Amino acid sequence: MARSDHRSGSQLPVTPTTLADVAERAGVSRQTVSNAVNNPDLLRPDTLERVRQTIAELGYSPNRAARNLRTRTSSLIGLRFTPAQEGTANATMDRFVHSLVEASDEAGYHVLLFPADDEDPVGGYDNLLRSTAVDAFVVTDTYLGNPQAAWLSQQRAPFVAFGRPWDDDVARHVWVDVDGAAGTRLATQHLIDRGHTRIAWIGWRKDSPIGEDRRAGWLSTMHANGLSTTGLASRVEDVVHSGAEAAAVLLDESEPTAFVCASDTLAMGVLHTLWIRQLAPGRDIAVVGFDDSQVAQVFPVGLTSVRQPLEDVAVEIVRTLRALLAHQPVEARGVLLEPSLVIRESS
Amino acid sequence: MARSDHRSGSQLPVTPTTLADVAERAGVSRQTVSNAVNNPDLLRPDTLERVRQTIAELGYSPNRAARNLRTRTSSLIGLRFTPAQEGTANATMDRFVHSLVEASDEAGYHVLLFPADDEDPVGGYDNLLRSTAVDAFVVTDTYLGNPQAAWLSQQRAPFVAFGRPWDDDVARHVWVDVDGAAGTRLATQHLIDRGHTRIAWIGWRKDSPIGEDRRAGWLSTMHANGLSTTGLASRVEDVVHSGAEAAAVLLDESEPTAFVCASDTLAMGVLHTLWIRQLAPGRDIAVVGFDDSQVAQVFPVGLTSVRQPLEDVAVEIVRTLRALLAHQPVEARGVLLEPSLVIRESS
DNA sequence: GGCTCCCCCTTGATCGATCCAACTCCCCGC
DNA sequence: GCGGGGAGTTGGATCGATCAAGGGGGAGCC
Repeated sequence: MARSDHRSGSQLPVTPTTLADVAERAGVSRQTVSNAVNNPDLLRPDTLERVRQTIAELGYSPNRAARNLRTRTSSLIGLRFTPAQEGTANATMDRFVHSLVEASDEAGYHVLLFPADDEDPVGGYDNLLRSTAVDAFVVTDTYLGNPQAAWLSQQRAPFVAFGRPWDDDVARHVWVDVDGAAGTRLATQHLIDRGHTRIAWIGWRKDSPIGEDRRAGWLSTMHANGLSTTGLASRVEDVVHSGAEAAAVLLDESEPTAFVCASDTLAMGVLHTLWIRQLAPGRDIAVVGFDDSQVAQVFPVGLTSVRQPLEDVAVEIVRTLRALLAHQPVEARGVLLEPSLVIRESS
Repeated sequence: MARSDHRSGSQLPVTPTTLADVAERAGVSRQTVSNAVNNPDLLRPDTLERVRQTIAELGYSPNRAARNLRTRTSSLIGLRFTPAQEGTANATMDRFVHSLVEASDEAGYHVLLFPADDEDPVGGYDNLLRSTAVDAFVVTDTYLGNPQAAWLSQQRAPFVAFGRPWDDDVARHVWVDVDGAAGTRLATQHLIDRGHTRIAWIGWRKDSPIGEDRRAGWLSTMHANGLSTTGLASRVEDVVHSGAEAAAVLLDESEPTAFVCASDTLAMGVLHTLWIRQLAPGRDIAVVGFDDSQVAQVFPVGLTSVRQPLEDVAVEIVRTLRALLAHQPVEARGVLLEPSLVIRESS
């Protein structure tokens, strides 16, 4: 095969092959080569074949910078990369980024990472935007009061958010999100189906809309099944220690037989308390976490957990992004995807 | 401040500001504006000030594509992004990528992610290279027989590897790595200092040079302290289940009081076995893992673990990359960094 | 034969930056 | 008064692709 020929055999030429080189060698004009790459339909089959052969022989690949300059696009999607927080079990970013890279690649895009600047929340965005370094952004942290989405909207910069605009009803941007309430609904119903009636909730503090959303799933499912929730809920910080404390208090005061948690981190706390009290997770007390983190997966007693469909989220985001960039009307302003429940030994 | 003026106030102009716009408005030539940005020393102070003012007023930022085309650089570093393997506790990539993004940013580079193509291990590299989309690569998985490093070397493509070239003595490329043996040496010595003498090793199969390196640290430290290692080592696959089995066998046959593991995943297996046997980690039996994963951090009984200095690795890689791209002689062909030991309740 | 039409391909201009060589001041020395 | 020189500035050429018109030649028709 010609393609692998030049690749395995020789090293890269000092000056990369250009479109003009291919044109000369194939005995056609530059534009024809360009068309062979971008609009093959315009060429006669035999010409197309000849040009393609030459392209393969020379190992030609269009110069990105030149193309970008002319077409005013970069085929790059900007993503502000924030690492997983140490000491928590949340590894959503890692999985999401990978899914995004895959989905983008299939659409002909690459992902450009830039760091968060604590002092200037829109600094990174601003630079990339004004230097036309990226075509669009994916914004991941749309927590309450986050200025990025509003700022980007105002700049008329194309972007899609992973996460609903909780605070702002007038927010006019496009988003994709996972239905957290549906996730906890799955979890709660699963526990009810297993015969539990006293199912406790351990979630985040009230100022987290994501946390309240997840809590609502638990609450509504309990009520829909005619079960009481009195004294069965607590809201704490998202650290293992707090989860453990909350579990201890709930066990003492309300005697639940199962726990639904807003995160795997909190679920770990519950498991800790069970351990100390010599209670077996899954047999004595059921526990369900949220995010299907590595911790849930490798924990000696596998932790049942709600798993976000991050692959689908990425695909949906890229799909929306393409429509946005093609100036096609975006049908839905927001897309909500359903999570699933990964059942393991802890429930 | 002028800069924030245009940013908060108005939206992005339909056509971005160009260098020519700035030149006209400031009453100087294009070259002078270019110099103001790239070689401020060449300008007279008053001219420089005037141009800078105009740049700020118009919110000008050089067009990336045009600059890339002319200078034949992209200020991008390519990184093949492979996600953390599901079912293991390894989250090295996440932390490393973040560190790399930070370090690159400080050097004026951005990180471009591209996916792994299973069928063509060098496919992604080849495309980016020939389309001059990136200036250099960071290669992360230099496991035995990985063709990427060799291929990139042959193409004379600038790259730095995170990981030593284990197999190939003639490999002439530049690398940065973490001294795994030093890590397990730390772990083993720590256990010896705590009074343990029968310290077992659970590592990977023999075909992993990284695993053998880590094993060597344990072995040499044991011998250096006059301790026997007979019957105290086992090599298994890197999954929780295998770690648990190995621990069970070792406990039955050799009665160790401590375990050093090649990964947090295996350490989880050990903890599992301890749990089943009602043995308390840290009090009855000590356990040390490797990688300081989230699992080690949030596990109810905090897992003592060897932590790789990924921030330093990233800084070192970027430093080397810059030298490489500036065609400066690279002093050392390889740099080996020391890990540290994070001590928790399990030891 | 001459004309139009259409398909296929070619030519020149362009994107916005930097490189290069030249050019203008202005000061200095002889 | 004139040549030399350096700092500061200028205009034109260039990177390599795509855009927008501009041919050329064969088929089809009168």
